[in-house]
Amino acid sequence: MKIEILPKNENDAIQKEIISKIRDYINYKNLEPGDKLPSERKLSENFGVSRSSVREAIQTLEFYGLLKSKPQSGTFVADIGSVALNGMITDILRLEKPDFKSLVETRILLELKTVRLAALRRSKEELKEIEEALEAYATKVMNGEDAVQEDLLFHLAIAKASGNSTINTFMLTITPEIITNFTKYHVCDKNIAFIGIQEHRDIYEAIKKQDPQLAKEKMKVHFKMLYQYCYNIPD
Amino acid sequence: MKIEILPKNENDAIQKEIISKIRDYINYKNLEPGDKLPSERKLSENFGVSRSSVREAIQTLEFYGLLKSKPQSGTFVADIGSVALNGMITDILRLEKPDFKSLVETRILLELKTVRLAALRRSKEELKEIEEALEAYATKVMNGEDAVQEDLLFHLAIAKASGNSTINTFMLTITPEIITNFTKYHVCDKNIAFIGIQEHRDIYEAIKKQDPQLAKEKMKVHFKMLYQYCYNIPD
DNA sequence: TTTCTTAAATTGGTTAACCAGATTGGTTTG
DNA sequence: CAAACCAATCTGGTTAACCAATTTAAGAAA
Repeated sequence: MKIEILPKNENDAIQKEIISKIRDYINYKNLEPGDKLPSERKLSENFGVSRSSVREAIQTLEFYGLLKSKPQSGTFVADIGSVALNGMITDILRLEKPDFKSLVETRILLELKTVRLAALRRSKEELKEIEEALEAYATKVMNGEDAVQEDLLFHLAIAKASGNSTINTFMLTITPEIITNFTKYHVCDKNIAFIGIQEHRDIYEAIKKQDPQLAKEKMKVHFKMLYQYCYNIPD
Repeated sequence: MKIEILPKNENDAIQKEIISKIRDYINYKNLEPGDKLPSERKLSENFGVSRSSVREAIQTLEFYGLLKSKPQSGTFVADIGSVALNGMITDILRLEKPDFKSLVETRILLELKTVRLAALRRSKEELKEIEEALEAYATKVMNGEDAVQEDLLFHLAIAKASGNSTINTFMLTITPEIITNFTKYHVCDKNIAFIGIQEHRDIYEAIKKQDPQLAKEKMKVHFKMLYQYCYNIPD
């Protein structure tokens, strides 16, 4: 059993280097919003790396909204000044994989908001989807099966009903990591899951009644266990 | 002047189709966590698309933590059950570009949290960085220059000091879009910016004093204008 | 000189060939 | 019979060649 050095790290290191070089270039040439970067070919030649590596780096910066590449035209600096561009690229370079505690902390924050918004904004269809997710969860638990997935899908259904696409996206990005860690640390053991059914049901009823305050309260109750777990897990 | 149909949309459509086919395949073959997908070559052949398109789709699913590809080995289903996998892919396929309102709504939510956390957890170095960002902002405003970027960098510095890497990442992803829209809708006009200096300073002092409640209050004051703007912008 | 035309050069995107490492199954060896 | 070995094969990643749309600028026409 060898200790696994993630190969991705090396890749990431290369990409970060390229990103930093792109930043340096933008600074050196004093490029402003809307200005064009050199072609991918020239950049790859300039940096001494493959063109596909340059492409990946550009795609990453495009994801963060800092660059915008147009087919058959070029790659352009976004409508963001050089100050913000520099600051953000620096931040991006320093980004590291989120730890579990921050994930849970963020999830709680987001969900206390989504459940309120869902109570206010949910459509009939969305309410129905939440109910279906609830039933799927309850059924699984009653059969004594593991229901971590159904649990999280219930929460995702609420996020979708919140009508806030940004939060919904964020919830989607953190959920897989949450599920993995929950399974690993056995956060949702079966005895707890039984209590979870009623708690879920309470949340659902509050959303159905369109009572945001009650919904938030019920969600807080539901997260009570999570709080404890979150702060007992080793770093 | 032709109406621009974003080329990315078409690309996205293709990618979404591939993602949906991957989901169907996983369902059809009943793949479970840890199982291996067919090679990229076979998938591309199977789906009748180019291999690079398949790769992009896989990378997207990897970003959401649903797949994991290992070099010289294969692409594997993450440690997530098929139920969650299906639900999440369905959600991902439905994702659309976040609207400005949801961005602002989310930003306010996140920042009211980060400012409290920053007051609790900030190190001396982080406090210093916040101060520097504050001064850069004040200087720009006093010179009568536009300071949207410095404004947001101040807020990002707080996010960094919150010690929550997940929220920090989220703040980074929404900031460029925020800046673009602020510039477009002239949210931060210069007369407002002058008031902003004092508000920023108040927030900074609260963080310095390590008073989370006060910090949150000051941030709320700072967001008061934003609230109004947020709900006056047309859809 | 100005404007329109057009063809060559440049662009990001796509496809195909290639590479090094991991996997696998049959063979050998103890 | 089981473990160790090795080569053929398969893998994701990389590189290079190709494509179509776009841009550019030179040249023709006014």
